Amino acid sequence: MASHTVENYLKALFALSNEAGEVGISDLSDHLAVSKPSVNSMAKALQQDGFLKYEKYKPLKLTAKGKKAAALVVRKHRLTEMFLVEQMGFGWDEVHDIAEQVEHVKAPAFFDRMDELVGFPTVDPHGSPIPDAQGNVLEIDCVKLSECAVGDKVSLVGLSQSSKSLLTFLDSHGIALGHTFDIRAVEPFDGSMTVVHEGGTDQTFSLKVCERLLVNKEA
Amino acid sequence: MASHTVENYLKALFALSNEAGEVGISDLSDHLAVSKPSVNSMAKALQQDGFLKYEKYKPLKLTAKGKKAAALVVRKHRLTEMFLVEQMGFGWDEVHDIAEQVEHVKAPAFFDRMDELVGFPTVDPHGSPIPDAQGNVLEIDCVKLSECAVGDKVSLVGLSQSSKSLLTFLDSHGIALGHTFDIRAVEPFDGSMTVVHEGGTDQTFSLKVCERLLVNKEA
DNA sequence: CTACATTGTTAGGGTATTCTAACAATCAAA
DNA sequence: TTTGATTGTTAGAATACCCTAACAATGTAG
Repeated sequence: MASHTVENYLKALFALSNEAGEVGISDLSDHLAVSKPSVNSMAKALQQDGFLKYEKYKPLKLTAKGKKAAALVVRKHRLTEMFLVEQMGFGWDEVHDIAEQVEHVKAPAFFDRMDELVGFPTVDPHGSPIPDAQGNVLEIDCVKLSECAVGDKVSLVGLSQSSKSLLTFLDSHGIALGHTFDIRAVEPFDGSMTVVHEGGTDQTFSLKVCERLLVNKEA
Repeated sequence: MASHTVENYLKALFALSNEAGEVGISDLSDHLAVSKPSVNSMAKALQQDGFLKYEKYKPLKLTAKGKKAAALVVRKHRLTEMFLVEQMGFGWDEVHDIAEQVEHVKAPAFFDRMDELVGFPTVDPHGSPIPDAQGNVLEIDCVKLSECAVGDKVSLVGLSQSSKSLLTFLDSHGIALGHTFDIRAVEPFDGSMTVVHEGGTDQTFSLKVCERLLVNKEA
């Protein structure tokens, strides 16, 4: 099994991969708060183990093996988050840090039981998809709220780069996954949006917020 | 916080301490499956951190700080075992290995919530006491079954050195914590005991088994 | 197309943890 | 009380990480 450290590298690689599946060393270095030389040497080690392809001065790219291993770490993380919320009563803004620790537990039965107890969920409490036991990730059909237009009726299905502060913001505005929004106006100057939340109150979101909200356009 | 490795050393020190609170380097070495020189150098490091007293050629002895830190690791372990059994439906013979991993999670809220969800237990599924949040350990009043005499009526309150094979043995004989035994006979030759289990069937236990069963003599 | 900023690499070193081989101290038994 | 077994120690080295300083490649903006 991969070490704690390797699991973290894989998870970061997975999260930072662009459409081409490529990740720059500096991106990884920033994301993991580790120096670039450290990332560089770890990259070579991960290549030795067949987790990624490394060529001098080229971006890193996970292999099929690497992608699967990474997805399984993400699976443990998201299953844990789901379990923490559903079975242990934590708030969706509290679970990330705990799951960050628990995800490194090496006991498949532990995660299988969590999965069972929360009813084999397909998304975590933040709307991110939970990879299956084979490491396959289900793509979710959604767009950023910022890409929608006036008149669209949408429902919140997930968050991109959910952070504690974003979650706290949403909580304080009474917003949760599944809620619906009617887009009332888009401010051309700063991209902020005014929407009707759940058919009730009007709310205005900055562009920054709109870029983090993943929504589903309703028919 | 102490590293994964340090936590394991502390836990072992705690478990192996004799009445005088002393532990030999070789004992630790065997218990942790680590060479004696490794234990030796770790002992010096632990002393630096104030977890134990080390003097050349003398047995190791946990300091008050060391005892507390160790007890808190044991607390996490036993709380986890309890949670795995009570909330997640694992058998008492399955939980040790999982708890061995989970105990290293650094998230106090996680263990506090477990504690709450299982109703602030004082003993784990094997009858071992759970240290409190301050690291205090409650002594349990019990004796080994092997120290009891014919005619005694006792109830099972715990196990000493519970191993997977012992737990499987007990399960296969339908024995659980709290069950009562009337001691019918003690074989002088090999120390094996014949008892009446829960007022029903007769069962015979080898001395080896009797030394692992901790019981409470009933009035 | 040169020059600067960004990005990536090498070299060299540090800590935590482990090991084996060889030796020293202690203890118990004859 | 010598001896042999057990127990503990030192020295020296390996691995898995991490770091800083210095340098090289790449790419973009004038």
